[in-house]
Amino acid sequence: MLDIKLIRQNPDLVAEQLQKKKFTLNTAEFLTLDAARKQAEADSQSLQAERKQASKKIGELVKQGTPVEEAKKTVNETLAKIETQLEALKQKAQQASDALHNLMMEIPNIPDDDVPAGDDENANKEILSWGKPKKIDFEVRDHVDIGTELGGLDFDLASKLTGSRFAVMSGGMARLHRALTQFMLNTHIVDHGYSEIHVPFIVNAESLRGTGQLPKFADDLFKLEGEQNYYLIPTAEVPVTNIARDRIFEAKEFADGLHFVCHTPCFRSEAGSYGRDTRGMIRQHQFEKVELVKMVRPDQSSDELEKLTLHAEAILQQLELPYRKVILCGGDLGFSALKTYDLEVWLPGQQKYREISSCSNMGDFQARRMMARWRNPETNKPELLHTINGSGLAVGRTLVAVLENYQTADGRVEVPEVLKPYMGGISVL
RNA sequence: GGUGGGGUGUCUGAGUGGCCGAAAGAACUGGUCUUGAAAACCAGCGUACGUGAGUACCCAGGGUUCGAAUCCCUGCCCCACCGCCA
Repeated sequence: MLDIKLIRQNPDLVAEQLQKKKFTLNTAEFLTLDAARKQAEADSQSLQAERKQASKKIGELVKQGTPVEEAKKTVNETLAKIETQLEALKQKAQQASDALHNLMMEIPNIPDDDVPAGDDENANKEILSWGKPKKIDFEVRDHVDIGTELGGLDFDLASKLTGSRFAVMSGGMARLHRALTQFMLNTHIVDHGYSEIHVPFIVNAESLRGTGQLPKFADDLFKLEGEQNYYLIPTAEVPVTNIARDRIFEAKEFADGLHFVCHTPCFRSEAGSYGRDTRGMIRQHQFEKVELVKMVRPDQSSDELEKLTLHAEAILQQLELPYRKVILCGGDLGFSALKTYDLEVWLPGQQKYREISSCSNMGDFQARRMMARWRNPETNKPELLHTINGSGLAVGRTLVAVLENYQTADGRVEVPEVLKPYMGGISVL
């Protein structure tokens, strides 16, 4: 959520900045709504003030021994007015305030100054290219062919068990998948200093509102049946970031911010992506991810995003997977993000770089929705903190990258050096 | 699932219809004292909206009342015990 004062004071500037994100802010609607809210609240409040005074007067008289009914008579006029008007005024004020809040909840974050202009992913700007795609002097297979021929990757079976966009892994393949997870977790915990955390994979609507998935993107989520408004998490970002919801961290515990690494499955409905990536495990309803989440002081978030992105890159580098780092343009930037770096890994099977990590600084956007604060020692006041998150990395897609980049002429797959300690002596699948 | 007890400010915790935005303590901030620190003492110390007067907020939502942190209803959560189950 944006700071309402900011819109109030500079509606045109905010609208212009949001345009970079392809979002059109109806400033006239906003200002009208805000003015209506203010008027309605003022009316309702002055009447409430009258009521309070009248009640006080009754209280005093009663204490002096006047019978209640008689005391009420002295403020008859006020009581009558309250009776006829207050309820309606209160409702009007509530409706106006709700309408404004709903509007605020659907306004995306303002992009950072660094963010390049552009409509879609084609305008994203490459800022780094690491490693070179290996020359493969035999017929290149994609991960589906590799995994199916080798065994261990079965999409037909998954389709029987559930439906499309799922996979069954078995044997060495399943182990390689697990090895990747363990390697990522250990690297972030030991080398990068993150705290490991394990969280629920099911969250309530409030958590999803906090991070920005609701109310606008309900279609992307799997909602559970039942009386509770429960959802499967689309990313660990949701439960982990919401740790800070409705909290005020003391300056001491917050000096270096909070850094979490969390491994979870992620569930996405992929509504609206019917034709895309139907082959293989690039786009699944269920996938695993090792997520990095930071809650930091506002003055540190910019640096911390850089560091977090480097931590994600370190995984690709240690796996010796060629990748490029791009900064997303305004039109491709997510709803809650101020600035996002995508890491795209080279996939020989597609002869393309594909997204494997997305690292974003949300600024105070999520914190304002969550009321996540820290006590600034300089002001001694609770102030909004900043949230940052990034994949380090998407495990399923990393498996795809390993299979395709480490394939051999005879249809097998070499185990990357750094994963060998996790593979119990297996060096080739 | 059953029974009982609870949810109050950053934290602990008092408050059972008007004197309560709310005692007290802790923490925090400033000051006095001290070579410095600790201790002690003094003062300050919630949030949102509103130019302001003011209004709202004591888990959430309803209700009773002229008036609700306080009474009633519903829900959620926590604690204890019992039952059931991994």
